[in-house]
Amino acid sequence: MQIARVALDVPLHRFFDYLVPDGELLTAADIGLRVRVPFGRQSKIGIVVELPETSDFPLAQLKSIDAVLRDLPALPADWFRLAEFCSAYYQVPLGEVMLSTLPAGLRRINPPKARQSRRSAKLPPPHLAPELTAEQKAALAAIKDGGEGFKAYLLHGVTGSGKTEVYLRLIEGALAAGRQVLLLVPEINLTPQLEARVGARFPDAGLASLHSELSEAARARNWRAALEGSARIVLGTRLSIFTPLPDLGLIVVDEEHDASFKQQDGMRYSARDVAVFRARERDIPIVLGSATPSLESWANATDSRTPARYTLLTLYERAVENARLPAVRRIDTRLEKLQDGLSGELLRAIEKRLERGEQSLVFLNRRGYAPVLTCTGCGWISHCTRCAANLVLHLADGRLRCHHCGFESRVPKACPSCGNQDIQPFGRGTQRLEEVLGERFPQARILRVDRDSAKSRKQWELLVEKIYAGEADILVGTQMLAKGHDFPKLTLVGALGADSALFAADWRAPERLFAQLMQVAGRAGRAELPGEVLIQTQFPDHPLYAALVRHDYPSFANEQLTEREQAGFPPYTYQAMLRAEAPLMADSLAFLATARAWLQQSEHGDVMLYDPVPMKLARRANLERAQLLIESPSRRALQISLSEWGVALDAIKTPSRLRWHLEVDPLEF
DNA sequence: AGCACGCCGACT
DNA sequence: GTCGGCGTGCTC
Repeated sequence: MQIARVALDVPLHRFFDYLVPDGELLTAADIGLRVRVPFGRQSKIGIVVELPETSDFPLAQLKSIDAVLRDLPALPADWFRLAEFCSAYYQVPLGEVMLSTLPAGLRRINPPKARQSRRSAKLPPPHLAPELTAEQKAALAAIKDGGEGFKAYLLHGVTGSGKTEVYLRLIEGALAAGRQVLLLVPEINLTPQLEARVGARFPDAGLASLHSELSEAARARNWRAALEGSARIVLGTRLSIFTPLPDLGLIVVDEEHDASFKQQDGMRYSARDVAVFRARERDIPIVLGSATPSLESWANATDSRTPARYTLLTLYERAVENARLPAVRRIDTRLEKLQDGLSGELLRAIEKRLERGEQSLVFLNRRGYAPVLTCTGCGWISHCTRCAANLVLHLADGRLRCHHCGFESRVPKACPSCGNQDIQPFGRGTQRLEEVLGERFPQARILRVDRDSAKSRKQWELLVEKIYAGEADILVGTQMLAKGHDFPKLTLVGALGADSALFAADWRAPERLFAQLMQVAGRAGRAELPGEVLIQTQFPDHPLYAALVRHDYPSFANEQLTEREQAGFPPYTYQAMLRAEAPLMADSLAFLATARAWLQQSEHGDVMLYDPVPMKLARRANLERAQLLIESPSRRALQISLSEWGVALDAIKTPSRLRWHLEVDPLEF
């Protein structure tokens, strides 16, 4: 009887052996096929990972495979190595990695039947390749000279400098060489635009997109097209890094600094980092593009203190004719009394745009009407009963809402604590800003764009269309508006409330702020009209703003890197975070203490263990959360420790309501 | 993770 | 007298 070793989606660091049924004979070429197997009292989909001669498990107790599924080609060997790498690096059982990266429709017993594939009927108009700038030519030449083997490039290009055109030329080259291309983008909001552009340029490449908005069936279909080779280009969000691509010849990661490449639950991987591993493993080039690269990538490309892993390519000119970078100015808010949070200068600038029939954008990264409601009598503040957070006032629908657990209630008419009728919103969110601007500019058409006004994709698209058609004069928006879309009539951006990130406890906050402001500044004046960006700040001399005014990412980045090195932060050290949550903080902390003690006595050199501490948001949805940071100057030393720790943690006895996870290379603290 | 089995508390 | 709480153990 033949034995098949099967990976299953269970949180166990082992495989399960099964008998191959009569009439089936599996060969080495069948490793990577899916199978349906009995497992306990359930039936599961697994993947054949090995055909061993014998089993460690009593032969008589082996169950038999129910069905060998041959509807898909076997998953290729390099896909296995990718899964193995992630399993080892992120401390996730291999079976879980393999099954969880499969489209849901292919790992479930009863996938919903695919409705007939609705081919997009409209063929996009052919897209002509524009002339290249000297910088674009130079970047392309450098990548071509680098050859077809592994090499990582960091393409640093300001907004509008034509990074996408560079990607398209590279894709063209790879397709001509008979290879497949994987193009990763951060969020689905941007995929339709890029999809249209790539599809128009390469109408015969069978472009397959992969993102969470697709139906299960569509996702499975596109994934299969990639595996079978009929899709030559795959365009997708982070999960698509795991698409099997037998002829893969090029990977492009657009907006590589973007935090949405990091998965925040389950296996907490960074699609950008996995992409670099995959390129190295496949021995192919990879291009990481951004106007504001992550400091990790910037260090890899430019830092003389660490080995040069990436080749830096720069695009500093705007490719669009006549377009100039917007003038960025700081408004010192200490010098005047603000009117509802708005400076006179910003108000005058908006006024001017209204007169000229141009659009303004006021950027405030805080949705809702006000971040908290307070009682003037007794000092009561609207507090979430389930979280260590305030309830945000949403006046638009008359509710108090917790942004962390989703709890909501009606806005009280009087103070729930003392009955006082005078309860007041404190602080400002986008809704209030919208109201204030409406009073100030009654003739203006104001459009608010945040997660509340653009809940669904349809609402979002409607808003974008309105803006594009010039049906709005003033936009009020959160970071949703910072990305992607170009609005030709938008010539003014005002940024409010940016300062809070300058001195935040999270030392990555300045990096994120710089990227965000740079991105939102890029919205101003992309066409013939010159743009202006006004940043309201109490710290106009802060080096971050000074660099922003000069559009000088390199000096900002270099300064940050120097600070990080002095403080011993990444990328000059490597980190992992163990987090626990339980109804009682004491249980969370006790678990972390046990975990810490285990690692400490195991005598791993070169690994630094911090103390378990409550998280910044210490309670969320009635669970009390704590974390334990571990750190090492050596990636290798950290990995060795983690691999032993990962197994040991499973053996720690925990209260039943306690949950924990380990995150490698955490981004948030 | 599921899903069973198994032993103690308040209810039709 | 049962329904159901979650502790514990197992899955080839």
